[in-house]
Amino acid sequence: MGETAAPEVVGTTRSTYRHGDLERALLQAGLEMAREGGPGAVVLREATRRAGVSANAAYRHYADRAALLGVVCDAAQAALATAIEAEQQALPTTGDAVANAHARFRAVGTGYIRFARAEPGLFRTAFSVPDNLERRGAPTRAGPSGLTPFQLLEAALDGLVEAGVLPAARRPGSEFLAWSAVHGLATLLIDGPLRAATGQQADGITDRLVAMVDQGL
Amino acid sequence: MGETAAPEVVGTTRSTYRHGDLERALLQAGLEMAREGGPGAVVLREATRRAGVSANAAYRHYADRAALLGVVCDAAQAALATAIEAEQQALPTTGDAVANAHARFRAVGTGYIRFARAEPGLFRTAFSVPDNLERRGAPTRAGPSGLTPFQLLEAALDGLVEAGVLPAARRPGSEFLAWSAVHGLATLLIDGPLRAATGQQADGITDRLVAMVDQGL
DNA sequence: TGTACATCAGTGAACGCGCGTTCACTGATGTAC
DNA sequence: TGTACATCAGTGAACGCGCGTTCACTGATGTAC
Repeated sequence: MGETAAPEVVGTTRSTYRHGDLERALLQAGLEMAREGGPGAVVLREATRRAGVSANAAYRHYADRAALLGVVCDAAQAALATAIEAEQQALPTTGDAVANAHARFRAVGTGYIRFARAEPGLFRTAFSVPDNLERRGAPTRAGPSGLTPFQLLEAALDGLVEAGVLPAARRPGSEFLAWSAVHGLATLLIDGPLRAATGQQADGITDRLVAMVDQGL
Repeated sequence: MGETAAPEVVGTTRSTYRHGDLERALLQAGLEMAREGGPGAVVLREATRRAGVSANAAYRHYADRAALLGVVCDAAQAALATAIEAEQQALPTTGDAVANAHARFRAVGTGYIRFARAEPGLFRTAFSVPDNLERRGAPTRAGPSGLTPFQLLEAALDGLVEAGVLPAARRPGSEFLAWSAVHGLATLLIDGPLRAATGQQADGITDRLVAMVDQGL
């Protein structure tokens, strides 16, 4: 009422045109939107709004919407890799090499599904840009250890072979068997009929599924 | 050049306002669009265009876009059920009850994946409307035998128990283990990194996956 | 140390797009008497 | 068998929406001499 129309400068004095690091700010905004609503929610205009910048400023840093979605997708993959690594690091160390190999392998699956449940928007975004495995080793998709989710799976499977648990003859292509099972369950849990499951139920079925793969491979 | 602007009546003399069976025509159009481009391609205006009717005529038969998508989704489920049944009926009959039970179970998986590869748009549409299993027995989702895809899976698992292959204690919840694996592979094959696989490669990995589940359950 | 100039990172306005949906309507059909 | 009237299944025009993207621009920054 008593206020006259004042410019909306609030706190931060906007002394210059320069944003500073708009490229990163847009990626950050895109990541937030993905977290909130999945890949479809990654909207160029909204990203610029969140960065406090005009709608077309994004084009100084990204060719188009697809380009922004691409980097957001990579970042989501990196987050997934981080979750898997965390799951593996929480494992108790045993002297038993065979048990260790099994545990590391299972942790890939449980970490994968834990991430999908904790961050369904990011999870869906991580797989929203189809590629034929070209980016399976892209550094921007890697977690702290430098490995991407796919590489973490490969490493775990190699560990199974080294431990003498998985016959080397069955190793080729086994990535896709394990991946299928775990990815399918993640889908059922976040977008499918298991959406309504409690955390306990989800944990239970996750354990059973991972055991099924571990044994059936 | 020589033509004066004539009404676009071509062949069919439009003698009356009535379409006749617009409800079915819209469902049919929706199904076509789903086949061509998945659930996102099911567009109300386009459906009316294909039915040769004005844009708002759809509202006489469907409350809104979601309502149309719902019936299209059910129809896609029915198509999936049909594919699974076809796979099962192609099975040679053996005297061996155990082998039969295994074969019927595996056929659910291979039929599922065969359908996903043959009709990716319909497949994606079939799972585009999330529900918590409420519609798992809806007659509009059933194939020729009257069973929905989910019911066909249940029946196959029951068969495994009856044949003494699957311990009854492991039967509860096993739907979701099998479903996860098969659904995940379907996803990798149509939208994921296995998109580029040849038919032969896809068949090979499908067989391995189904065997893994059959054994790991 | 100063200056001319290219480049860079923003702005503001506007575009076309196709969509879902609503409005007031109209002519054909079915029904009660 | 005829007639009044309700209902039904369409029409045509318009709405607002939010989006991605392009245009011509401008002021600040960096660089060569």
